[in-house]
Amino acid sequence: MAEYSKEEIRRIEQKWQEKWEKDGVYKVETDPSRPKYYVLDMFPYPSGAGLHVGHPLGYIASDIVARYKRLKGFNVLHPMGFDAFGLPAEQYAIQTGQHPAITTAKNIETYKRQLRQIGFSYDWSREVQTCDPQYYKWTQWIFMQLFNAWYNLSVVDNSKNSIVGKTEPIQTLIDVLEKEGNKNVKAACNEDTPVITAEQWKAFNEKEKEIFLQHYRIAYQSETMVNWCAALGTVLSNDEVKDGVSERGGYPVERIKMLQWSMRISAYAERLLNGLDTIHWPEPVKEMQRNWIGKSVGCELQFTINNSQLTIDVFTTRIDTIFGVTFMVLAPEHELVSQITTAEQKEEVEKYVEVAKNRSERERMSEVKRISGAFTGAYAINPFNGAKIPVWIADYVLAGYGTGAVMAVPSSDTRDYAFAKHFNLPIINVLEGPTSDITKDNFEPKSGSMINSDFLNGLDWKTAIEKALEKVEQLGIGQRKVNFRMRDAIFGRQRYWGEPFPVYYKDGIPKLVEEKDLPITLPEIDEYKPTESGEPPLARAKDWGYRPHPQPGTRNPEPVYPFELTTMPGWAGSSWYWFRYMDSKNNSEFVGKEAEQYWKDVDLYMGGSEHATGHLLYSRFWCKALKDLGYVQAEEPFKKLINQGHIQGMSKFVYRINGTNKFVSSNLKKDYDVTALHADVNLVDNDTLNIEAFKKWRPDFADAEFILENGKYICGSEVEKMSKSKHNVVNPDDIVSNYGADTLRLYEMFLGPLELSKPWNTNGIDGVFKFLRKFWNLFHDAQGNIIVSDAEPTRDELKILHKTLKKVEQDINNFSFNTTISEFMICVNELTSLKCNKRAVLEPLVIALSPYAPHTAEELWQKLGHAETILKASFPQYNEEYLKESSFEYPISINGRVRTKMEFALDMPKEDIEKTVLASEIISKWTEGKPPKKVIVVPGKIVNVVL
RNA sequence: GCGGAUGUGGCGUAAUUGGUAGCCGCGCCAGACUUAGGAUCUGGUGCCGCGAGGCGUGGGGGUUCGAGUCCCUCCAUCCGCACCA
Repeated sequence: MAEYSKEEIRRIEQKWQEKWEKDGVYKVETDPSRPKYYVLDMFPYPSGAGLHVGHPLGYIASDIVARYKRLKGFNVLHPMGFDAFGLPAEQYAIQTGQHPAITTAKNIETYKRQLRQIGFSYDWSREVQTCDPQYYKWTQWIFMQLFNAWYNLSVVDNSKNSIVGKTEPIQTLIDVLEKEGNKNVKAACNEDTPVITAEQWKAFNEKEKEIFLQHYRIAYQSETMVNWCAALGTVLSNDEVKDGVSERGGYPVERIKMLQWSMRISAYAERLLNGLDTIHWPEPVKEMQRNWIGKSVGCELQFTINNSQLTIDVFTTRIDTIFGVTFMVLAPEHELVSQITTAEQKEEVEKYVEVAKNRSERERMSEVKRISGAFTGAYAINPFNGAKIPVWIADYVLAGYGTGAVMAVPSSDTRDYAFAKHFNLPIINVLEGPTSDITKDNFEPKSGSMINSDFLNGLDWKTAIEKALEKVEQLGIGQRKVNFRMRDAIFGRQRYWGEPFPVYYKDGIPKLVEEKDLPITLPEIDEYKPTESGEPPLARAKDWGYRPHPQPGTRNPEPVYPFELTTMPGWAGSSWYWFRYMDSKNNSEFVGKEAEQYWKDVDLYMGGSEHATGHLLYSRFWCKALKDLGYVQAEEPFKKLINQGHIQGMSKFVYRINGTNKFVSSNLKKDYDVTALHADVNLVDNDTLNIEAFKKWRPDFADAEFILENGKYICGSEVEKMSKSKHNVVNPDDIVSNYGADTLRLYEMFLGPLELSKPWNTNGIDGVFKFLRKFWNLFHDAQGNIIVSDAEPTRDELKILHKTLKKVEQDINNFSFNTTISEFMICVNELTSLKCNKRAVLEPLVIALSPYAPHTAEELWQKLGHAETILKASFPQYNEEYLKESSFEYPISINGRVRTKMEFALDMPKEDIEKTVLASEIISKWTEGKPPKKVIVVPGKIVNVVL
């Protein structure tokens, strides 16, 4: 007996999972004789809650592609691993004292067990975990390369004929400094980099040299603004701060400057932008990255302060509106503020700066409508017309963007306009046209022609910008400038559970450890909290320091120096992991040359869109840096990206009558005063509460009473995030034990388009389960014996087969998995009604279905008499020959409304079709004998009679 | 405020280039079988109407012989964001 029963499914799935693992069928090696295909899922963070039903959505889709590509003859790399450093484990460690490595390892075990039983084709022998010293050894190594690198902008990309620059070893910069100083160096560097001569360079001591080089290094230290929470002794991210206090605990948060490691991602801005045009990513993700990079082309120019030597630099994209400048605004943090403020305004300005300083950017953003500012008392001179304009400070101008100062043109910028209105400042119109009036709803800032603008009058904005730019350069008061809004990325955390830096301090100078000393492993500490004095947790480590190897020729051992105490941020380990999978066991390189040459980049990357500007940008950055330094060949790491949607939870509610332990069914609740409580979704079937299970669920419900409708208790529902606290988590384990992994896989794909977000609802799962059983039954008689015939298939059967194969192949190439399942269902329905059990039809179908339902397919494959795994089969090629039709049933419509259908040969001339249609009884009923105005015949599509 | 997306039966959804709206599945209705079950099988199922027929893809308008699909406009929901000069 072999019914497709719960027991049989469990037996089949376990049997094959064990066999696949034993035989190592998913192990993959470089094989230059075959084309490669690299399918990657985004690195999961192993949370303590385990997998819920939403997680596998993307994994199933990518696994289907991986299996399909194998059947198409590709050598497929499909690995899995864990992004295992992270705050939740650290938070848990702080609370319980349990080492984060232990909880992390436990969580990973849970994840792996859950993943295994869904039947993914991962090559687990390549698994990586970012918290494994054998892995983070190479994260540290890459950091060292980036520390030892700078970005040379004088390297021209010949293929694009543009300056994009290149990452180079820092030594090439040092060589230039030795020879001629930095006067000719074109590099991505800090704004405040001084110009020095070779002599000055040579005269620098070791510390001065290092400080100077930090202006250029890709990994460098800088003072950055952070949210410092003294009570917690740590730095908080923007979303850990709410209303100026810490979200956890509600302690005050201050914005202070702190010396931190940063990554000079801004050097790559242009390449990160251009590269987007070369990769197949969802347009919204590309757009988000473009916005994040935020390239704007404009002009930087100087305004002098009246009666002073001081000048203020401003950046503007609308130099054409220069004659409309009526005031100037500096960021409250701007360094000139204290110098230009007059005595009368001092008090007001200082008060304003004090308030503005501690307002986070997020706060400033959420209060767009609140206009605030203060007058400094100083005036600047418009270099174009000598006009004296007041200088204000306001927090709508950000210190971190451009120069931290704007020339305000209230007639063409809505924020400047609002500011001018609020403080009664003058407004000069410089553009005239139907949509050029800022006070009107249809205001379009780039419209109309220039007025009140001297030599620019009459021009459109574009021409005026060009003309004004020429003037600026001619006057020598500024230059064209491309500005990026992307800032360098902070690379560090004041935390324990992350990669230690391979950095120690000698006389306050950061120095790299030697490569042979890697990895620098995390030391054991007594508690995972910051120290009393506010130092990071690593300061608690005892006897933790670095003793450099003695220089050749010296005898005395070096003393022990202190290590860097911060750790790397969450994105360090995930910014290069796809390379490690190519060669995860390599002890001498982060990826071996041969493996890297073969696998090169990721062909399909599957993951959520929440990583659009974080992980996906950093990964592209590191990939480019590693390429420039000659370690890898890919300019872009991920050729094709797909964002799977999010599965939300469907929360279920029961309604307790206040002050009682009585629950009223959803549709009757309006007559009572009730409180809605979350009921566990696993106690609810199709909105009907399982009352007995509910009573057992929690002791306080044990003697609950119920007011029913039609004998049932109906729950209310609401879409919410899937989370433990809302009791709406559906665990894939439960689905697997009820229906099997194959049904779960099929159902997740059947739910709808992969990219769409939707609430999980198990209700429809019977449909795909029945489909699998019907498919199974095609191979079996009523007693469960396999019966497959070797008879020749009929033309109808072949048509069904090839129609299905064609659709399956088309859909998978469009990543449209839901429609594939529908097509399989149609196919099985048709074959069932034909009672087809012919090998020639069923065998190709088993192969085609195997990426979706691998266990069932493998079992049937074996029953069909194959000794070798179905993974080694070839995907059956459909034959167009069987799909040809000789006739078509035309819908016949009158004025676009279908009235009847008529069958005609596909090669029948239009005129004949028209004649036959008009002669037909049904149509003449509508035409009432009158000749139609027009008859449209589209061969193979439709006939439309226009009356 | 800016940017992105989405709106189709009771529900999840489907619909090459504009060419039969609602495939497939759930649910529901009716029937068959039966060791009475939340099993299986068969048929039906967008809405209104007895019917002929009419109405229908968030609302309104447009282009077209023909619009879910193209254009304009409005509305709703969801997601992202760093007031970017």
